[in-house]
Amino acid sequence: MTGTRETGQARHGQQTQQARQSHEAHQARQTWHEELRARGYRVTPQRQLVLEAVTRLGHATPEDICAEVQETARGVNISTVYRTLELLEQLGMVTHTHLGHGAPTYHLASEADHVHLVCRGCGEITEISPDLVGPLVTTLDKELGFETDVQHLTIFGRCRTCRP
Amino acid sequence: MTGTRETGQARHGQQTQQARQSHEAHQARQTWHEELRARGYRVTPQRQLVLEAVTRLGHATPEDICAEVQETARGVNISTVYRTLELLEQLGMVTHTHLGHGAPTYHLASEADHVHLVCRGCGEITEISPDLVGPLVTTLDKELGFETDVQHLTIFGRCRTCRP
DNA sequence: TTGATTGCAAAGTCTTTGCATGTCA
DNA sequence: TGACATGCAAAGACTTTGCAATCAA
Repeated sequence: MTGTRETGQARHGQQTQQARQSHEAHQARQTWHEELRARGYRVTPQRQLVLEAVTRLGHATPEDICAEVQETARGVNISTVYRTLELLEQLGMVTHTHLGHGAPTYHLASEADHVHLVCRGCGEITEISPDLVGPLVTTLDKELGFETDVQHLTIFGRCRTCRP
Repeated sequence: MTGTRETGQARHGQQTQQARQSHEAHQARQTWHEELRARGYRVTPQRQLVLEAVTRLGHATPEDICAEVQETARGVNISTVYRTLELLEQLGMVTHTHLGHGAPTYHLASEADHVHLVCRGCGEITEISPDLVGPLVTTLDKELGFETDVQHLTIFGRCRTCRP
């Protein structure tokens, strides 16, 4: 998903990087606006704010997102945040994982290409390359015909500093 | 933990299997009763009922356990179930994992030596040998110094039947 | 205009907590 | 007996839902 956004712009060699990036951002916005409309949904300021917050925050709970949005502009109701996240997830724009006990955290699907490591000691969250679990995925596939949802995979344990 | 329970009884060759099993069960009970007392906790009927329910049910949510206990005998309050599970987990007798979205499921620590595979399609839960994730555990350890909590690992995805 | 969306408040789930009463050791 | 446990009910966290008002298209 990210890939699509990056390529195709390479020819604008003359533009400053900044201008190009802003242009790309514009393009990206256009894309999902149309995506929404195409499916009969509407583009609303709330939806934009939520998506921006998810983009900015990285790993964020609905609560976090709500708080972030409050600061940036007029607030968005928590229930709207939930509804929007559900919609965005359904559209494949964001995904969620369960990192602590209860609160799910959301992040952009386009940046979700990683596995989460959660330390039981300090609570630190590390993102690792999906390549590290590649062999496991292959094994599960061959042995059991099981297709692993790598994006949603979270591994609990203890980091170097916290392990006994 | 299970190991201790099994060995040491082998000499009673004369007993019927049934008698031996009952004896072993008795021993096991003794063991954790003492374990509790040694740490200053008390052995109560509620705690026994909860532990028995976990043993019988395998993967069970606090709610499941509560329901199971209601049937078997006089009920145990849901809050006692929560408190007991917390205690038993602290003692290392049970562990929990997050299989669906929210509800944690508990099972005996002595039987927890497996990894959970959860199918997004049919919801089926498969237990696989921890050996399958052995390489991954080794990799995480060597590359990042991360000690994986295998017992708590749950892998989401799609089983052979449900995959596209 | 008009149907999708939002905000608000109420209700729902799951879990924890305070406290008086009960009970194991 | 006395400290630990339980039951009960209330409170808390997190999420969903109903509905009237609002707003994008």
